[in-house]
Amino acid sequence: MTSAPQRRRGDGRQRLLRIYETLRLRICLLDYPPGHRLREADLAAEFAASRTPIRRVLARLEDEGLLRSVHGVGTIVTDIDIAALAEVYELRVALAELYGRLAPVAPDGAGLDRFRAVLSGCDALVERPDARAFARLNMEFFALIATLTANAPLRQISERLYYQTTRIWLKTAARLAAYERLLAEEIAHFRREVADVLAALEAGDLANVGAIRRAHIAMSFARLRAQAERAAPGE
Amino acid sequence: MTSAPQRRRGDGRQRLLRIYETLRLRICLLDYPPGHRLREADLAAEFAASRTPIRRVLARLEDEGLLRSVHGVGTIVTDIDIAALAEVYELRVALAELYGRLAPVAPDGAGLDRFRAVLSGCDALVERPDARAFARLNMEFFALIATLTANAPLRQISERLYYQTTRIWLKTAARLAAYERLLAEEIAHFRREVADVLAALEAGDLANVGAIRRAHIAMSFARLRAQAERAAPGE
DNA sequence: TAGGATTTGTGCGTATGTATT
DNA sequence: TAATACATACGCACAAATCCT
Repeated sequence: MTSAPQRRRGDGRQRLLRIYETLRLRICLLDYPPGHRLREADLAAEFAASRTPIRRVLARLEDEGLLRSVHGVGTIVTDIDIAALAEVYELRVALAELYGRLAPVAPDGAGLDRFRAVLSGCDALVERPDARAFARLNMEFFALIATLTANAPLRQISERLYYQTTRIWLKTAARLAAYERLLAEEIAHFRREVADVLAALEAGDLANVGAIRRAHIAMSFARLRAQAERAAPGE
Repeated sequence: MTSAPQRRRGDGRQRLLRIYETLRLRICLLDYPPGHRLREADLAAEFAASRTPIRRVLARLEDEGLLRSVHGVGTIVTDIDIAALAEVYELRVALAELYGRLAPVAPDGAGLDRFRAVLSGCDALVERPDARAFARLNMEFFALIATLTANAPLRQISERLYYQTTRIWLKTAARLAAYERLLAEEIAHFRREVADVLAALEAGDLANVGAIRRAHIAMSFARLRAQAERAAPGE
């Protein structure tokens, strides 16, 4: 060992991860809405790289179902519809319950504080509703939930399914007249979920977290389906 | 529309899938054992392609945990150990039960015949045990099981987890003195599983298939752990 | 219908990192 | 310790496919 490995900006592998997470966030916040066409050259320019590492990231996003590359056309953000997502939601509901059963990990003091911080964030959102901020806080909450199991494959798969579904609320709500009211309602529901989970964690009842989450995910999808009905009644 | 799209050999996308499945099979049959180093150039030559599409396939296998690319070294088949796979098995056990509950699909006559063909294959294996043939038949059975649910994400994820675990039996059994006996026993267990599943299907009791599979996967892992103990007692 | 513009897929040379002698 | 061998990561040029005029 002669000297420190001279870590330049981005370990190469970590740079890819950063780009991956950036693009995923943009897709899930609808900065890139369904149908949006990405161009490899543009992304390469933006991230100061060549097309090769960009293509590596796009390939992963394609394998995960968020993008679809078409030869000669472009790389297109996948569309999402309630019917296809119903399957994903069913699976998410079932997996949610496993968090309390498979290698549960009780959060320490700092962990609990992070849950409390999300709850505070909810309160702020109730005061001043904002769809993007809501979506971000939801992701943060999900990341915290993931810390509650030591089962790595469960975390990985739950994450994948979560990111496949999380765009749908923003998409369906956006085209409804009652958008403002729906957003406020959804934030209230979310706050309730966070509060319920936090209460279970403070009581040390990890098994209950799974049941709580299961119920909330199922109800969330039911509301979504009702909204989709109103948005496109005859479909 | 002027003329038929003139489908050449391999639609491009399908060629990638073929290479992917070929390499995955080799990894799972231990033709490429854990630690084996693949070289992009070799694979490119074998499949009459350049390194680029090969890299696309290797990237996917890396994302799925079967390979690990190390800059300057090579692309290495991941090692597998009981401890890490315990998590995957726990999840597989839980997912198995979902097959009877999430969008179950009753097989038609031809579907049942394919299950019966697997059972016949088991009988042949009992007569003349062969580890590779057993592994292949096991994969075939898994593919049939996957047809029993219409929930695409469930199929996809189950498949992924299956291929992450299926190598382990061949690997642990191979270094045991009682290899021949263990193989015969494992084939007998497998035959029992296929017979049980077939009986449930013939009775039209799809919900039971999940329970049967769940029990067999759990027992299979228990046997595996016992074998691993014998193979490396002090670990 | 044909042709040009544009975009992804492919092929390959070079840079960078690792292991070994 | 330095140098050599060799493999992946990267970047670029070209081929193939699609869309639009």
